[in-house]
Amino acid sequence: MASASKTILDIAQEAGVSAATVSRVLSDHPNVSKKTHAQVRAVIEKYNYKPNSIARGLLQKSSRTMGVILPSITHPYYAAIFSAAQDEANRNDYVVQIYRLAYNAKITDEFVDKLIERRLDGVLFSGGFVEATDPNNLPAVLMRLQRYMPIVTICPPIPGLSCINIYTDLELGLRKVVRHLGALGHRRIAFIGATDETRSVGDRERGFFDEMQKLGLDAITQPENIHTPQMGAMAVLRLLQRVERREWPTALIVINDLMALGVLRQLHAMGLRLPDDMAVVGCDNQFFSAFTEPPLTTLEVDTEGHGRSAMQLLLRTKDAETPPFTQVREPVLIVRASCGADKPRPQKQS
Amino acid sequence: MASASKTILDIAQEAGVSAATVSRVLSDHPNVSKKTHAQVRAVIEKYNYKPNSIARGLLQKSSRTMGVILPSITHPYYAAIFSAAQDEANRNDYVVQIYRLAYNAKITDEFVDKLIERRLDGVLFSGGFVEATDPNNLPAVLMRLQRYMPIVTICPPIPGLSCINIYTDLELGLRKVVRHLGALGHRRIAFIGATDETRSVGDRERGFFDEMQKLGLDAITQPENIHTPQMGAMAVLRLLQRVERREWPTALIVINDLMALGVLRQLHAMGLRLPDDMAVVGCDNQFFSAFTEPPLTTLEVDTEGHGRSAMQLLLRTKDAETPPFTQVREPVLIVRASCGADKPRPQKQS
DNA sequence: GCGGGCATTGTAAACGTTTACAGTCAAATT
DNA sequence: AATTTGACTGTAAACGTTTACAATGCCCGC
Repeated sequence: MASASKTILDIAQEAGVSAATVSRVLSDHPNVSKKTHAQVRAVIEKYNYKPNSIARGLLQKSSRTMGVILPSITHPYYAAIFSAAQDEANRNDYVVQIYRLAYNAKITDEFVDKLIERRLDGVLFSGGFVEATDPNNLPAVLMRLQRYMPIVTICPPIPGLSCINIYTDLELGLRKVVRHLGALGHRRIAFIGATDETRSVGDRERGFFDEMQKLGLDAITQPENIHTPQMGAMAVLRLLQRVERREWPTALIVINDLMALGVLRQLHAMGLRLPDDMAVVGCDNQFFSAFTEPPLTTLEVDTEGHGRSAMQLLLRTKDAETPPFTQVREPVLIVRASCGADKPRPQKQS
Repeated sequence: MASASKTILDIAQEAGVSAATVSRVLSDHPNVSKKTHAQVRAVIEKYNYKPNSIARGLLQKSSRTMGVILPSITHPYYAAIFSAAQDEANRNDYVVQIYRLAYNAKITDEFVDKLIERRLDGVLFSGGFVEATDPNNLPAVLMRLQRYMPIVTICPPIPGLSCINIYTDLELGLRKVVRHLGALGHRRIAFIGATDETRSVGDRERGFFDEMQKLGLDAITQPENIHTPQMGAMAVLRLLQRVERREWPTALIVINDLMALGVLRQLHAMGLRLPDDMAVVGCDNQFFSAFTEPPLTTLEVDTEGHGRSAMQLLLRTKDAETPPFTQVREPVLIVRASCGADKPRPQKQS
């Protein structure tokens, strides 16, 4: 099957020149005569010769490959980041490898060893991490990795790790949501969050509680530990079973749209009318969020933008050492029908 | 930043042995004395030396890397395939690179050139392709690629390309759906399909029309050319505007769940009650399909299974030349509420 | 004491490129 | 006519490993 490829020497021989000349033809080096160029090109075309990028990488100390570490590529949030990052990399003739850091899996030294062995040109990290006390010690592991290659992160700054990072301020985002719901007249609002004590979860909780307190509203929470629609359904069921009916919240904020999907389903199953009996707001604005029933009000996070910018910056570190910095973006509240502010306007049929 | 890594020679020197001995220690070669082993290991640990996999790859003519060609990683269908394939590869110490063949983009010779240059150990292909007349000539391009590395495909057999392939028979799937809807009493059924003349679309159309004819039912179609929820919404709107109200279908089959998402939304927006006014069936059983309103009846395609098996087979070609074969799987009809066969049973609140 | 066998280690070639440097040759300059 | 120039091309080292083969030294049986 895999026919032994021609090497640059084979080509050189057949064209009656040295390997160096073939190499020069390949890279369009100026110092090669028209005649030789044509002659060598002909042989290259004849055998459809492609230089071995592994050999080239060895010499140039670059694999033209970037690594991307994230918890899951099937999660639409990370898929969007990855996809944009990949496009940007490909545009620059780089290739991207995913390293999956399974949710809650320990990031071990062996894990980063793999990246180091592969001699990647850089790494983009996105995912949750636990402050300070992190038993997996993500910061330490990434710090070690950084001694070998540049890192750009798409998440709040990781303490101790000095690198470029880009993220969206979801503490601010949650404040926006709370203010919006408060303005709509909701007094009792629940937050369906997560049990993991990651920074990104903590940010959202803080935004929620702070702003609730500021507005003098009644906060309830129901954390769950896995971010799936199933868990969203479970969480809201637990919440509404736990709380007396007359003390039910009138609005739910769900930590991400994936869980919100399950929340909506469960509320429907319980026979509640949305958004009148219960308003729901999500977070992330996934591709499906405009198509839920009712369409989901949510916070938009520009995942594609994050992925693209992060990869651009990572590629740039190749040429010039860029000093570390943090870029914070502001989430936008996308108002749809599920919060009750925007009555759905059915498209008329003719 | 990237500190120059130690080489095997540095280690050898410090341990007072030759590079060959270090190499033997690394690969746990039997012929090395306990004493030397310990001594060399110590130096390796001391500097946390990791062999350069690029240099190794050059010699062993293997990058321990597999390529995966697919249209889009943000599409949950392909994300699931990819994720499973990746897990399987990682388990075998392989790494995976995605090559995105943008939807409807021409697969060009330059595209496969990139794969060849990278000297991948194999390629897994999944995506649509157009029979015979394909202007992009996917078959020809893949045939060329196959001269350089083994290929496994997750799609119906590509004419002219002799390789291992795994797919789910959606012609059979559509027959199942039609029979199911027929049994529920539907006489007039519409198929919301796709305009692209790919084999996988064609299969579904054939299954639909054949079975409709066999049952003597009334077939309507509305093809659209991009597989998004937006297009699903658009398609159903066009369909219902085009057809006289009294000739409306009572059931819709949508070519995939992504489009079905938009279909459901549009039907709700038009004020129809589902499934009573209109039954809906999708295809693919995506992660969100159990959480739509009403939950979506659909055909299950074991994407994870496809991805895992395909990668296993690809890895195996390394050891032993496996003769080409085709493995066809049978889709399972998942009956949920959207087709009206299974009345939703709301979970009771206490 | 000597050859054979064995365990261990070293030597050197090989993998397929790129590139600094040196060389060649013809044309241009003096 | 000798020298300089410049365009072009070849030589060889280098990148960091692995591995076939050779070499060493030791123990054993004779």
